[in-house]
Amino acid sequence: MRSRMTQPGRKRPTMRDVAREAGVALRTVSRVVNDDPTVGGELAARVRTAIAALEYEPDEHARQLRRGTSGLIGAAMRNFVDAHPVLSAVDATARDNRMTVLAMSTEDEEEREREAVMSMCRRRVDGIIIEPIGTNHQYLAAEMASGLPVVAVDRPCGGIAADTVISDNAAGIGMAFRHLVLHGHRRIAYLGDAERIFTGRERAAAFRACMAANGEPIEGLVHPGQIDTARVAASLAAVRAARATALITGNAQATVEVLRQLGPDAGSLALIGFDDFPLADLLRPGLTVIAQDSATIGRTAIGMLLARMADPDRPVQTVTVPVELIVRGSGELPPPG
Amino acid sequence: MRSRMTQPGRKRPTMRDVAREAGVALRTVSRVVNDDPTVGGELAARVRTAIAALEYEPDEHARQLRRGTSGLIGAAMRNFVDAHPVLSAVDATARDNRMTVLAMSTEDEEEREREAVMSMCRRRVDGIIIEPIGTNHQYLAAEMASGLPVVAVDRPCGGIAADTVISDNAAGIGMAFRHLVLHGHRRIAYLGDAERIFTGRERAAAFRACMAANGEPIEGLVHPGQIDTARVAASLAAVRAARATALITGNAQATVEVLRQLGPDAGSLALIGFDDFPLADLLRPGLTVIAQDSATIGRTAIGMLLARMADPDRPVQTVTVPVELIVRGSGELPPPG
DNA sequence: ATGAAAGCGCTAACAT
DNA sequence: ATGTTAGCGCTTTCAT
Repeated sequence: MRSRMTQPGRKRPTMRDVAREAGVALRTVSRVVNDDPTVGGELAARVRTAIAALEYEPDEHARQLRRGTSGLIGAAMRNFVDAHPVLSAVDATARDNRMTVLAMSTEDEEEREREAVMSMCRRRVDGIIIEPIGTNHQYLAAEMASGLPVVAVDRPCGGIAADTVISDNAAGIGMAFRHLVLHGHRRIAYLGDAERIFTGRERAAAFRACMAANGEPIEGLVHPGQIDTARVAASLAAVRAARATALITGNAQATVEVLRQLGPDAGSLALIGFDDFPLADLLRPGLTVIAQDSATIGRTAIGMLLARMADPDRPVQTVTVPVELIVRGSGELPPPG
Repeated sequence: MRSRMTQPGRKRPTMRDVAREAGVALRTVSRVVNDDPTVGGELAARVRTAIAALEYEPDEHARQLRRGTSGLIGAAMRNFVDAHPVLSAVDATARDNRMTVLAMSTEDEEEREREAVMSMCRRRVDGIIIEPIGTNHQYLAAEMASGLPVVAVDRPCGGIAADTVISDNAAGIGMAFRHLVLHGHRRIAYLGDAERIFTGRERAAAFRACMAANGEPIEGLVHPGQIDTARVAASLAAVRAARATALITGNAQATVEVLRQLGPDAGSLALIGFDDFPLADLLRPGLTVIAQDSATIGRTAIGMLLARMADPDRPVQTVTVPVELIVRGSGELPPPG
């Protein structure tokens, strides 16, 4: 058995090379690589020695081509920073199941989502977790018909029946609303995403329902729409004009923009933000939030994916994950006076 | 030309199916898929119609197997949140070059790094960007000898000669130090990572150099070591005991831990943190930082990777990227009295 | 328990 | 300009 040293420009060894080095058939090497127990002890050892000597690494592409399965899970998320807690949980479970996560960022653009998903399909991922943009995901229908499991996270896909994991948006808004009422507020405003976006719609609707249910409903304080400096400034002005004493923001982006515009006046308005984020506890006052349970969302999503791989005919489900109110100060400010 | 509708359980169409549907040879379909200009207009149209009708997507694994190149760039980063700005830049450039980034998190563990890198190698990535853990990366030697381009980011690899992109740590510490001196501080402390970590070592050394160069050297105020609650508490106590009026923190983790422990006393000590992070501007006082230029780091890293792919024999380089002082308030607090 | 041969879906080399 | 053939590196029948 000649041992070959690492040397510049050398070709990558194949299974064939290992077989030759060990003096066995190709099939035997394949068996050893795949931990097939039917291979004899002595031969197995010889093969393993050859693998180590040549520093052989099996080619996953060849393997996938033959097996028809890639061991890859695609994750098309809107952006990596916000998706990180979810992706962490997905990755952990994937690793436990000897799968690799191929994560791509869609940057909130429908076209990028489509590109990302299609490139995943060309890589023959075994399943896709998607945080959907837009409302039409028909383009996935063909892949799903071919057996691709798809799980939607945070919002549902449009036009196709896919498993879905979402947070309990209505409960979150309800908790925030009641918390503020409990702390004496009677004029409460909401500032969130445009209602064409699923979460924006759900949260705004939940807020309206809270107002209607709250004996003395308060009109004119729901401000859904695109989150940008100008619109938030206008909304804040309206909030002041209506003499609202508390504000619920519909997502982290809105919360941050509001904090930035309030500046040193941050303490003048009770504030509860939907979505927790790092350092929210270091602000003064600390930011009270409705936190999504990202770890559970991620675990549930990949769990549903694995379940559908195991049984493609199981019924399509939507799972709602509870949210949590985290008290840090900004939501407990009393109304002035 | 019979058109096939999407139907449950149907097999995924291959290039062969497209060829049959279009009534052409396999090779012609391959040519069309790869935009080979030598294919006739009428045939090309027929092929494209067949592709659309069958909803055919080429198999990247088969393609890679044949071509010997995967179009994949591996990125093994310590964690996704901190690496996000770098990864964004890498991804953008990769997309421009029709490549896909396969990002994996190493969670600061040497073993996970090795696993991640090896799984990338099995997927035959065309190059690897790595934020190295530990000091021994010999295990990459064989792959590099086989022609795998490797670029280290943030710190150098150990035991192998790889292209490297790092921030100008010494300049950053120098800027922070001089900024504090300029604002009247004479007793300045440093609290950072353990010196067995490259950046911890570089930054602590730079701080010592600053002290030595600053006429009136101050001893006992360099506190490198692991960042945890107990050690930071002890360091802060020592800082107070030494009557230091200003503190430089060596990374974001240290900065956040210090802020958390200072709590409402945050304004009692001038503070400059190495590494910027989101919401640093919303703290009170705003946090003055030394910001790394992540976009440039990412672009440089993948640029070096592409350059080495094009010319494997180019000399190995280390590029140092400038850092920037961002003034927000905490670093401009005067010494008390 | 081990081996020989076929073939996964594609592209490169070589006809025509 | 288009088609035929071979083979990338592996796993899977099917022998032995």
